[in-house]
Amino acid sequence: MTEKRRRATSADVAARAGVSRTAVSFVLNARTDAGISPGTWRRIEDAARELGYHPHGAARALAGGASLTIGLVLRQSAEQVAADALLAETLWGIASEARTGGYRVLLEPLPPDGGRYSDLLLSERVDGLIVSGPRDDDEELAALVADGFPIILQGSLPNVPAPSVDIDNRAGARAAVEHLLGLGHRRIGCITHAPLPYTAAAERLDGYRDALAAAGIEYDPRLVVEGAFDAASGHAAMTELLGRARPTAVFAANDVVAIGALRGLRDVGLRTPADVSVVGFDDIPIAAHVDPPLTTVRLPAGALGETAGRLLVDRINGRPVPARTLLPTQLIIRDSTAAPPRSGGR
Amino acid sequence: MTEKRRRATSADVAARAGVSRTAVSFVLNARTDAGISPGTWRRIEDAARELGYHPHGAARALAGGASLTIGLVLRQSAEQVAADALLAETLWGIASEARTGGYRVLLEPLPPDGGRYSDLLLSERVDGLIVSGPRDDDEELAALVADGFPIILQGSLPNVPAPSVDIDNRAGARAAVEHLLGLGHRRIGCITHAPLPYTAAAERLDGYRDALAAAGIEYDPRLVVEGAFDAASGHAAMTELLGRARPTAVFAANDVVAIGALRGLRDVGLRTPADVSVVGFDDIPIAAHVDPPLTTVRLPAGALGETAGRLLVDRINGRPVPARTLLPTQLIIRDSTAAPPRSGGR
DNA sequence: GCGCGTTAGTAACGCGAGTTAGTGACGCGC
DNA sequence: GCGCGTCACTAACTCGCGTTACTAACGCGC
Repeated sequence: MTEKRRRATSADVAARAGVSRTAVSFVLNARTDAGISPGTWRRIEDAARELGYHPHGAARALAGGASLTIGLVLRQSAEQVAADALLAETLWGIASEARTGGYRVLLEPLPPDGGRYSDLLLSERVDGLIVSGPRDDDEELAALVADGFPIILQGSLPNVPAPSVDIDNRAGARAAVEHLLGLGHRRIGCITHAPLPYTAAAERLDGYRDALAAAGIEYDPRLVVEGAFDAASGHAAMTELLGRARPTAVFAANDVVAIGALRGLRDVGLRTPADVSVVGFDDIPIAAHVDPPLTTVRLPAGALGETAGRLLVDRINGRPVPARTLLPTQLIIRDSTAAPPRSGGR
Repeated sequence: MTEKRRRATSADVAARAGVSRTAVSFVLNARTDAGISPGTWRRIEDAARELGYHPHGAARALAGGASLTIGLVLRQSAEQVAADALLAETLWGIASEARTGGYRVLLEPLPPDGGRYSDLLLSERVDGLIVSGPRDDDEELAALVADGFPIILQGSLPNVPAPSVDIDNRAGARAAVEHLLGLGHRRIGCITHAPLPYTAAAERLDGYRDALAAAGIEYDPRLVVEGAFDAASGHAAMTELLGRARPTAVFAANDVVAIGALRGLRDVGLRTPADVSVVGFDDIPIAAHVDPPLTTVRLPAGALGETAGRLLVDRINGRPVPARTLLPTQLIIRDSTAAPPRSGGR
């Protein structure tokens, strides 16, 4: 029989406290400069509490000109999302940081070939956007950035003049390969975790090349195979790689692909790390628990999200934001890497 | 030099088309019943396009009384989120289904001990809520449901009269254990994937007990150990289990925990499945690629999200919604299960 | 040529807040 | 006892759109 009573509005609060709506607005927005006496202040606060008053978000957004919401655009296919073991953590980081800044997060999944997202921004439903996994050919994005909308890119996109956050893929990959070199490996394969138009994949490959170059080893394209996000592709890539050449170690550009690669090695009876060492990238939660525990490069997923969130909030509020923020990675050495087998020596 | 021009409003569109704002509103909301002549209709559409008009979301929500947004409350700690390999997929399902219903998704991460979420709803920023991982002791949730807010529970909560969606944990677990029984196992351990206050954990344990009971095997509490979401807990639980008793097979209530358990077996030199069989639950993407490929129960994560999204949209729009929707699981047999070792026979 | 129904619109109000300009009361100086 | 400056508020406007009246023009029957 609880008749669904109307929500309390600021007018109700005003009536109950015996003041004007204006006074209520001042108090609830903590406008201490607006000369409200302590007594009245308290009366209003009490009235609001007693009525269980919650300001109406849309009304506030309309009058105040800010939605206090940020959008997160996931420029990825459903498959990519499913294969991304760290996405949830990053997302959590964004949301929690947004929250401490007073913002909420609106999700906008958008398959690469899918629709447009500008209406999210243009309809003022969000005050800014974090775009995850941007692609170079995204004209809409470029237009929005050119128009001066607050946008933070998560990933890299050299041609778009928007602040971006990313982890240092290149340095991480380089560290991984240097670890292998340090163990004495010379024939090191590389399995990318995605097609090269994905900048992260290209960057990790660059890191691999950097390390080889620094060690004076010539780059051999036969040792590089392209993966595609999931373990199956890693499996296939490793099989392909073994058919082409016989590396003593492999750098797989993410852990999921690395796990597929491990399987490819088992398939043909090769042991890890005794016969072939494997390094991954990402340090997903189970990387430490597969067989063998995976040496990998830790990607600070939570921090990545937090940073993106913080930067966007700063940008929205007109604070200066660095053009590019690179988060460091960390090499985690476990049991999937060892010195190359003796039999392989000269 | 692009002076940031003001957004076009419906008044601008009206002026350009030489009609009233009302007419614009009718056309853009496709109110065919409101007698707008085809010619005028087109003029308005053209004007809107030429001005790049996007209706202001907040104004719309305020005037129309609906935010066209749904909230997703993640009642989980950051650690749980990080360990949940399927969360992103579920989320994608929710978002895409919401989208086809015309809704967007607002994220509200809320650690179990954390703050309140009613202001999300009470501030009318969302028209409904999907609550993932609800806990029994959540009074606020109960109050909201009692007030008649559109809420869909993802998970189970017998005492709260809100429609819920979940996968059939009990039947899935039962199928997993029956598979082991069918292979000839009699001493079957169980590692839960979470403390039992989590209903999903309790349900999977119930399924385990169901299967044993149906086979006439007495329940032995020494064979049951509690895990806690991640692989490390599975590892510890398996070690504990091996210290207490010596099962020939183990049902681990999710894949991540199962992978930890596999490691626990390797630690003491036991082979899977030759010495001990292991079944998991969830069928996370890499389950097929670990060593050995994991026999598990597939959880339709995407469909779970889609269903939750669809039900909520239905509920918001006043369509009838079933009180409880259970999604079926599917046993996926791979290589981590086999008949018990001969030596273990009588 | 009057009444009536239809067509094609429009004027005006309301949603619930934030905000600017202004008002009355009071104290104080002289 | 008049001017002037706080102090403590409030009236009224604004944000952009949805929507409910209402109206003006037109056709048509008789």
